[in-house]
Order: sequence, then structure tokens, then C-alpha cells
Amino acid sequence: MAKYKNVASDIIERIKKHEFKDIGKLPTEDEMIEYYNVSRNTIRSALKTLTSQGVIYSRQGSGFYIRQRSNDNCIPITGTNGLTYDFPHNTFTNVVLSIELLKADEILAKKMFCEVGDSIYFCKRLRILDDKKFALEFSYYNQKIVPYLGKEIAEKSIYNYLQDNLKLKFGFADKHISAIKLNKEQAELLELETGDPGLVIADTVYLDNGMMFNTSQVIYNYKYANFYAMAVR
Amino acid sequence: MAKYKNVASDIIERIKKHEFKDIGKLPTEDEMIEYYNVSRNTIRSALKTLTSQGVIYSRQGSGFYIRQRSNDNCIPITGTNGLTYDFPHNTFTNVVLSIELLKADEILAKKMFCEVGDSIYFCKRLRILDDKKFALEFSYYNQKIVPYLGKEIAEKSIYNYLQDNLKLKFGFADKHISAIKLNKEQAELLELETGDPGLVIADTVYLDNGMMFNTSQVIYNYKYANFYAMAVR
DNA sequence: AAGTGGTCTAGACCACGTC
DNA sequence: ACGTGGTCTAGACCACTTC
Repeated sequence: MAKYKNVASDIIERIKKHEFKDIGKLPTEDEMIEYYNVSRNTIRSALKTLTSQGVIYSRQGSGFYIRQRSNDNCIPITGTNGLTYDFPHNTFTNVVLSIELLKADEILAKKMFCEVGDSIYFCKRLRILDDKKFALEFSYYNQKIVPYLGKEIAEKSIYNYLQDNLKLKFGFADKHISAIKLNKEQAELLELETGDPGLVIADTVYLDNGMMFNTSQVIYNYKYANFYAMAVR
Repeated sequence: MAKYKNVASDIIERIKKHEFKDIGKLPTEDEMIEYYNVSRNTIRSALKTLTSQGVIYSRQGSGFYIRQRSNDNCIPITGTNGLTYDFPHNTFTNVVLSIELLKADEILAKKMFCEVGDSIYFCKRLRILDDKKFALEFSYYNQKIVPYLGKEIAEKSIYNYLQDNLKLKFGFADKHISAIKLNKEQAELLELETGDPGLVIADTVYLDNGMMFNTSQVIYNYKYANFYAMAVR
């Protein structure tokens, strides 16, 4: 791993251990250069990483300070690891409602940045968190990138399968957030009433080589869904 | 302005002019070093800025590529400029429902990171976009930082006032996103039905010196509100 | 093998805060 | 005036892609 990433992880560890708690301020760059025995730019790369993660912020002429945030029970909206990763302490059950291999029509082809007629997996899942009906997911995967998708995979974690077995590396994603009134079918699956709110997040996910491989629409149960986002300098 | 920021803006301009459209790829770093007559690190700072903005992405050993995104009519959730900025082509009307100067009780003090008894402005606004009842805003400002807040300011743009008149510089913000069922009062103001969905975004906003100065809860009309967020490497 | 981005170093000067 | 972060330069080597 790169030096600056090691430095960044180590600083996070030290923050978690409350090593700087009394002042809420990190050591100066020069002190960290000494401590880690690396160049100034390496320290600055590490600090820049932590700044964009919302862990710290800087005041020119003054120093780097630790941010205090309360994100209990919140899902980071900019995360690309999937819910299984976001809730390590809970048990997630996935009820696979259907898996189909579709031929893309014009609308789907546009959505998936692919050709008309390309094979696309369509997977419908109900995602249950500790007996709570948490979310309803409608997800599409390009078969060129995901050659096979079966019930046994979708019942566990699709994202773990893609990363660990297919060795896919995620690059970036676009997300659209809105709210809807649930129809009868959606409401029944989420054990809510027709017309109740649903928090909708539509994703378009790309690999690190820039190829789009997945779009999904997830309707979250408004009683449990709580997301957080950050705006940073 | 810093060189790398100028380079970044210029690259954005060139992308908008479709200068690289045929290949969707930027010139190599060496070519840009030549073109802009700056060092490699300066070019790389500019490219890093654009990458974190979601404008481009990089493939090691290959090059920098332009991202295509469709964010029509969407509000960037990580924006800190306020709605007036996000909708430059529309007319925003703000109906000021109330402005009060409160003494912080324990709950409010905790929310505002201030002392019990501190003076806090509380402002309730209905925000209307081209005759559409767009959002209902409940916003708190610490009087230590915002000494005065009046109806004449809140009817225009509070954020413009803070930036232009008080010369405040925004640093970063935390946001929490959820969905609720509207109660009778909220629904009437937004011209919706009781029990209809509301998309809620709760903000905690900090100045660039790390001081928290504003929290707000905004209930968006689900018929119009459409936000976007990005996850980037 | 050549091209291109990713990391790292050493050193310089500037801008802002603090005292 | 001094300390601290922000920007910039020149040069080196590594990792990955492309041919």
C-alpha cells in the first residue's frame, strides 16, 4: 500500500484512540514529517485524503482539526460497498423475488449505456434487516461484465460476489434521490400502507475502467432509512 | 487565484466547448504541462480537483477521461450555496412564516453546539419555485455569528446575505436525508395532502474556521424534489 | 518496449493566524 | 515576527495499459 495511505490509516487509528482528544488538533505537518519519516507531500496527501473523507479540516496558518460528526445508524450515501458492508453488526436477509435475463429494448439500452438486444440481468430483491422490511431493490447488470447471476448469489451479497469472485473494481457512481408514494405491491412487500412514503435512490455504478455495469432503483422503508452525506471544501 | 485552479477552470471550459469530444479523453499530462507551461504537480492538482468533482476519471497507464452525467433539474446534495444558487434560471419566492430570536434550551444548545441561554435566530420559510410550493424550511442561526436576521433578508437569499454582507465563508456541512409523512400543517403549506411523503434534509453547516453557525431542517415537496450525489474514488 | 498515470522526495516561496 | 498551512517546481522511480 502507498505510504500516504498508510499514514492516513494510522492517523485515523490514532484519532479513534483519542490520542489528540485534549486539543482536538493534529500535530503540525513538520511534526508528522518527523514522526512518520516521510516527505511533506506524503503527509499532505494523507491529510488531503482525510479532509475529503470528512475526518478532519484545515485552517491555514493554524493547523488541522478533528471533525466531530454523529452518524449513528446512518448509511453513507456516497458509499459503494452495498448495505451488507454498511451494517456489519446486523443480519441482512435477502428475499430474491425474481431473476431474469432480459434482452435490452431501446429504453433499457439507454439506461445501461449498451446496445439494443444486449443481455441484461434483472434482479428483484426484498432486503430485510433484523426482521425489518428495509428496502425493495430493482437492479440491472450487464451480462458482458457479470456473466452469471443466480439466486444463491443474490441471497447473499451480490457486491461481495462481484468483488471477491469476479475481481471487479468499482470506480464511481451517480445517485439520484427522491421520494414517492408507494403503490399497493410495494407497500405490501415493505409491510406499509399504500400511499405511504418511500425514499428512492437510483444508482448508476461504474467500474474503475469507466465501464457502467449496474443501475438500480432502491425503495427504502421510510421508517428505517436514514442517510448521510457531506459537503466538503 | 492559484495556478491549478485556473488550469482546472480552463479544462472545464474546454470540455464544455467539446474540444475533446471526439475521443472523450483529455491530453496526456506531458501535453498539458507543455500547453499550460506549469509543473506536473500543478497539472495533477487540477486533475485531482476535477476528479473529485466528478467531471473526469483516470485510468492508470491509459489517461484521463470525461464523465458523462445527466443531472438535469437535479439539486446537488453536496452543494453549500443554497437553492437560489442551484436554480439560476428560475424565480424563487420566499414566504417568511416567522422569525424569532430564541434563548437556547438544553436540546437546542446541543443541536447548535452552543451554551444554554445563547441567542439563536429561528426562521421558518416557505420556498416557492415558479409558483410551485417547493420546500418548507426550519432554520437556526447562532446570533454570535449572524448578529441580525430580518424579514427583508429572509425574503431574498439568506446565504447571499451571509456571504456578501457578513463576508462569512462556508467550510463544510453534514447532511441527513430521510422521508416522512406530512402532518396537516406541513401538507397545507406545501399544497399536498396530510400523510403525503416529504423528503427531509437536515443540515449542519460550518464556517471555514470550523465554527458551526447554522442547522436547518428542510421538508421538500416530493413532487418536485430531485437530488443527486456522487461517489468517487 | 514504450507510453501514461501514481507515488515520493527535497526545496522554495506565499498567505494566513497568532502572539 | 514567527509558526503553520497552501502552492509550485524539478526530478526520480514505480505500476499499469497498450502495442
